[in-house]
Amino acid sequence: MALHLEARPSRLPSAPPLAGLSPLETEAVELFVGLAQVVGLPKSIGQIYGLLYISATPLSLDDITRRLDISKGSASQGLKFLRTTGAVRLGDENGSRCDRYQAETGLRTLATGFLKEQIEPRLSNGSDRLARLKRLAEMVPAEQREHVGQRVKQLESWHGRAATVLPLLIRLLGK
Amino acid sequence: MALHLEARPSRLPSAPPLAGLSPLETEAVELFVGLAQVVGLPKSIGQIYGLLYISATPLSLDDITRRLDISKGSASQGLKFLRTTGAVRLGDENGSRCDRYQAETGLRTLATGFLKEQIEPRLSNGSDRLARLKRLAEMVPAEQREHVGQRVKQLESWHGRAATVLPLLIRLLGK
DNA sequence: ATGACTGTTCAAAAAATATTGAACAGTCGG
DNA sequence: CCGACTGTTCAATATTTTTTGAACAGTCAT
Repeated sequence: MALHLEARPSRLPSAPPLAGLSPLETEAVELFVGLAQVVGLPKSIGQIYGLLYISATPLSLDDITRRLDISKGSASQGLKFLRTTGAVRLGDENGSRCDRYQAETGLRTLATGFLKEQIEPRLSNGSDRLARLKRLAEMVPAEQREHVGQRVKQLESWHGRAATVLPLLIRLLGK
Repeated sequence: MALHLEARPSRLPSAPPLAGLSPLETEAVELFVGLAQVVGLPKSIGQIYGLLYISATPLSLDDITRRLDISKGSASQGLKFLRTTGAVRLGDENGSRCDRYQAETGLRTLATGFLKEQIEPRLSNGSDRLARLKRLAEMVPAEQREHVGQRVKQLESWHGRAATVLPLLIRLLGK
């Protein structure tokens, strides 16, 4: 993710061309590019989702590459991610021969998919580390025994807190 | 942030040297490097915080560069970030002539600092975009009027939801 | 004032990540 | 079966982000 260790005048991404889009669409796409950056996803994914979100009709991969002016590869990968994450699905009224996508707009759906795919795996990885840390903490010189024990206990409490708060958070995001 | 669009065998960061550290410290550092990655911060920041977190005594910038084997520049910038974010503070028992740091360990403190510094600015940026989007939505061809209006309304509801949930979340992280 | 030490800054280098584009596999209609 | 079309994959490339290291500023003891 972009981290602003830098000076104050935090540079804006300096709006790219975004050729085939109406002003409304451009604005929507930029909005979602910003959101994507907040949660650490690539720009192209924000663009794709933003375009689908504002579009009144389902769009094909080809529509997307043309309007957004990105490569077929990017669009394909981006859609794949959005699909497996549940943020996008095949259009309802799908008549034509090629796949058309539309945005899934339930906040809970989006959040759940994102947490499941992006956060959960890393956290469970963290669990392993925590377990190993705990073992190591037991064989520490007496001098540090107390301090280290305290820290490990705290980490465990964090872990527990996270485990209860995350589901609750999803509930809060409501239907 | 690292995004795994890629194949299944999601490569692990392949543990670096981490010379001057005890096994316990190494484990703690790696744990926090992982956490840092989850929230999209550079590795060096995770390393620094992890080392301070597990250390029984406050450490100087020089201690940090030597033990972690990172450059003075990285350490200085990382500490700066951790300071302004409230994750680290000057040691209590500060006798010597150089600054020594220790980790701030309140979960709420950490979360608040992070949200304030990293998330809030981006979200307020998003507010501007949303306002502009709303204006554009009013001048849309009749055909799309309904759809676009619905989407804009939904975005506003998301925004409201976020505004209520974030503070609540901080409360949940407790004391 | 000088030299040793601590810490910051920032341009350049390195590393990590995202995007492209071309090769490929699959499908459909004729 | 062929050729046109849709979509995926992945190595090469481009871009972004992080890290380094050297120059610099400040402090302090002598």
